Amino acid sequence: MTSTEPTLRPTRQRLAVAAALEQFSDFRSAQEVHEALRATGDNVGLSTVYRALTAMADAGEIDMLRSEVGEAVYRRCSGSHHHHLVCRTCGATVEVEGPAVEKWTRAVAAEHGYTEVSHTLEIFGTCSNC
Amino acid sequence: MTSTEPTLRPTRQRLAVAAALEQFSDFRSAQEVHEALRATGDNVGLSTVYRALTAMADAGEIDMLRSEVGEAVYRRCSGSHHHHLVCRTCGATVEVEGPAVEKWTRAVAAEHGYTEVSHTLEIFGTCSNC
DNA sequence: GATAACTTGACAATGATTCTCATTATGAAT
DNA sequence: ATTCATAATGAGAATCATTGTCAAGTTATC
Repeated sequence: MTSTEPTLRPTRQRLAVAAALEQFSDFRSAQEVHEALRATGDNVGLSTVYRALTAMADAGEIDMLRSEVGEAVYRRCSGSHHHHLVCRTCGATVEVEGPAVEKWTRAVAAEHGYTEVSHTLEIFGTCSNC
Repeated sequence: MTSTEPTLRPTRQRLAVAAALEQFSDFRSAQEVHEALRATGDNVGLSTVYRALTAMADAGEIDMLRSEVGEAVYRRCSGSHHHHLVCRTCGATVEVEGPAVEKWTRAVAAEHGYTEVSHTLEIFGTCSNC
């Protein structure tokens, strides 16, 4: 089957959302991105920000994770698969890779007969500045 | 400082919530637990179910994690620290332990100067029955 | 059994996220 | 360039999980 997904168009709004994320180094919620855009005069509807972010996350262009309170937060992505070490206080984020962990999750899943495996792994802590 | 938390009382409602969780082997949301209680005639207010679940989770008596869509789901707990391998389709859950992972997260955090470390790690997949 | 503190529950209030749908913009093909 | 089919937008309504409110009910203690 060829892709059933509609083609994404690089509209002013989507470019603005992408540009906004470039300015941040830590995770931001859709609401925060929307607010940041309004502040710079780039008016983009809230619904559109939500749509742009989820689309970009689905396409693997940005990272998405859930904060400890369950809100979806996004961040520009470095490309390869990795996890995050996030400061609980100031939000400072460090990208970390763990080949061993990847291997382990795959092994554990296989051992129990699970397929199509995905996983979430986030580390929260207090950074040295806080 | 001694505990500032008020003492928890084993009320009918809290016992009912605990008993309900005992009957399930997989993760359930507060709404689902509430519905299950209503079905058996145990009438417990929705707010109370929420309060009981969060209190039990805070006390470490049950596990809480966020489903892929961000809802809080709970499950009776086996005691020691562990993670979960959850079937995306039927919810079947396997508890898994990974000393290596625990060690790794601690090491990574320390390496970057992060303290008071906690982490979330959940594995999602499709079990052999689905 | 009087009392102070903890609980409960019905319902309102939040707040993030999604949906609706009329209008507009985009890309490809004339 | 003009047309056309389709994707995208935005304002606001609609969802839905979760939390807050507060008066009335319980519980442990003295």
